Amino acid sequence: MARSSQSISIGELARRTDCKPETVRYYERIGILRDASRTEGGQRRYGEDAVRRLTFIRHARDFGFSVDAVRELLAMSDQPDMPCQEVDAIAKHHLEKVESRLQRLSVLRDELQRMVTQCAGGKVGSCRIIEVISDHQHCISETAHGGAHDLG
Amino acid sequence: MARSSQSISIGELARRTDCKPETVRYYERIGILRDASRTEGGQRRYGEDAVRRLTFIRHARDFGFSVDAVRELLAMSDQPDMPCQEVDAIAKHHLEKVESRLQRLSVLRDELQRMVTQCAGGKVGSCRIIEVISDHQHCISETAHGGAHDLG
DNA sequence: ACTTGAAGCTGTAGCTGCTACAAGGTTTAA
DNA sequence: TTAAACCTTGTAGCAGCTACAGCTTCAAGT
Repeated sequence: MARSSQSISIGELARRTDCKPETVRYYERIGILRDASRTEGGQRRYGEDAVRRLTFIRHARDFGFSVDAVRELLAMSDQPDMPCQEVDAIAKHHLEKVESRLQRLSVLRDELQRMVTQCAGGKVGSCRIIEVISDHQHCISETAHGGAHDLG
Repeated sequence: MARSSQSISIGELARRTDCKPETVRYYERIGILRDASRTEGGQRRYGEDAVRRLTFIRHARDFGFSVDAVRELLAMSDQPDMPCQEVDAIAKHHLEKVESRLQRLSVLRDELQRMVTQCAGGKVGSCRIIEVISDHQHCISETAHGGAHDLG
């Protein structure tokens, strides 16, 4: 060990982990990346451990884990001797969420598909899409008062 | 017509359309609901047309259309003589988004499922879930630099 | 040593689509 | 008349970044 560690700039770290410097600083700010050491001029310098940690974070985010879940996963992965029940619980919980979202989305897709196929291509006044939106009975919602579907 | 219109308070409008007064004011502020008439004391009063318009908005949001898409749909539904190609285009575009999201989500579910089944329930240090997150190759992403999956 | 240009710094504001206050004013029913 | 229930505006907050502005530092070339 001790092979000139702490030599990676924030930009290079970002490049290696496929994110942006702003994101790295953001992760530091919210406390899931530890404060980096600094050059005399005040710039951040990282070592390989930071690359590993940030890689883990990005992967977990790719899997759709929330930042809070990531925080917990990180805390646990820092304690290799603990039993991994909690890790398991977080993953299972997340899986359930993904599954329920998947279900709702597929219902949605079917409705949209029907909507689109029924549109005969006439005028707006007789457009099936507009009609369906006007008339449809609320039946997709997540929970009783669940929000919308954040599908951009 | 003209049966004492403009007699509905914001709270009642919200109740009838399954949303909250704050949301109604928000929609007014961003310009997808027209400014309401006011009582002498300055409170908003609505008519049945507002109920219809807001119902349309809520339904469209339920279908996952973005507020911008809703804005366009509303503008079009206000012009019944126009051809409905654009309506169709918006709906199709949305459908495509839903479909691609659905695909990515199902890939994600499979990975999570594998992850969870492989966890033998030992210690964190040998937990498959942690390992998979650490090692997995980035392959789920939406677009080249797409964001995360907003799955809570 | 000096210059240049890229990259870094902090701090703040913006994105989406609401939601939740605070601090007051209005309406309505008893 | 009075109290509860409603309404008003304005502002700040949520997630998870992203994008500035206005400045400083670093690394490489000459």
